[in-house]
Amino acid sequence: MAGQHTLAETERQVSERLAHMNLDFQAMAVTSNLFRAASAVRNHLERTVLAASGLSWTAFVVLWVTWIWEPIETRQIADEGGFSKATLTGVLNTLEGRGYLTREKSKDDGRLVLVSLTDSGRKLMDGLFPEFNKQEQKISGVVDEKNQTLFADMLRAVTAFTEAQ
Amino acid sequence: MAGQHTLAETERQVSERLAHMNLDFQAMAVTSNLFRAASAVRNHLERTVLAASGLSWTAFVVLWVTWIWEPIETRQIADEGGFSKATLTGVLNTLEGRGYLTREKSKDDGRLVLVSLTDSGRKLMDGLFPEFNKQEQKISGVVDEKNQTLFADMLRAVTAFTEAQ
DNA sequence: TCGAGATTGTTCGGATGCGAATAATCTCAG
DNA sequence: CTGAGATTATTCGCATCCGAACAATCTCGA
Repeated sequence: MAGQHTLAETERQVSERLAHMNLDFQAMAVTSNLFRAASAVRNHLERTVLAASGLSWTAFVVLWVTWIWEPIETRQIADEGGFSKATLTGVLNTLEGRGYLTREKSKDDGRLVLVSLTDSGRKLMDGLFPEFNKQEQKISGVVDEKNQTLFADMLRAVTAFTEAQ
Repeated sequence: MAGQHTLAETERQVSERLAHMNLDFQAMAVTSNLFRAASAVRNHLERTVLAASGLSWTAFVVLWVTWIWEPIETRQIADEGGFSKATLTGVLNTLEGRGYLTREKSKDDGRLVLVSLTDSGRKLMDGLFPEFNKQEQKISGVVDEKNQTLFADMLRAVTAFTEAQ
């Protein structure tokens, strides 16, 4: 995954090719490193934690959100997970087929579908999440303990601002 | 996209449901906010900048990397972009079909394929990227100017560590 | 009460996205 | 020179992914 070029080489080449364009390179560095970091962490967690259970990233997120909030409306899962309703329908089909969760029509509102984990799904998350969190801990440990709160706060601010746009 | 629950509500619910598990909640906050931020920014940029040109996120990344490094080997595009060679083949087919880039066998090594932008592709990026960068600037502006370097450095550190694992 | 408009989950078509298998090409020890 | 092993892009099968269209359901003003 580590690029053929070092980060320094890449940023030099970028500023060379785009020097005439009067761009904000600081801002470019922030967002491009945001995506690199998220992608690297996601790939790493998929490989080290999720692959053994045959779970995709999205499938794991769906299970996690359901684990925390069950019973939960599907629209909220999509909202919390950050993907579309159409995507969710497919993933729910997969996970329901494997017996990790169940769908049930809401009695209060016939349009809504409520999702809950099965015992099998809960057992999966009970075993999986502590391991997942161990990896999160190792990764977050790269940032000084005293800076971790600031780091999370900056990420939260980016999210809040962007979603408000 | 803004969750039905506030961030505070979500984190309270999480700590309530998982209180008995002895987890590192600080680390959880860091990674979960990393994904939320990346996802929110990506969705926003897709909607505000890319949608008008009918480009997916990945297609844009491929064009951008090629723009910076052309002529570039396909393996390097996949590396820089953070996706698999299999994925890249499909996206290259799409972009080549639309006339934004060309593939060419390397003369030095028959296994390699070199990618370059067409005039049409270069014109597209010349028009698109300044607008893209304007949005990056607005988003990065959420973080104090003096903290932006620290922010980018922390993200770089996370990437470097994770890719080395 | 009732119907136009809003909301929700699904379906549909098309474009990613990936691991594994494959064919083409290169490398390099013997 | 040569052939076993390494490297590369593509193909294949399948699981996401999304926007748009859709049917079912709810809301709420007239």
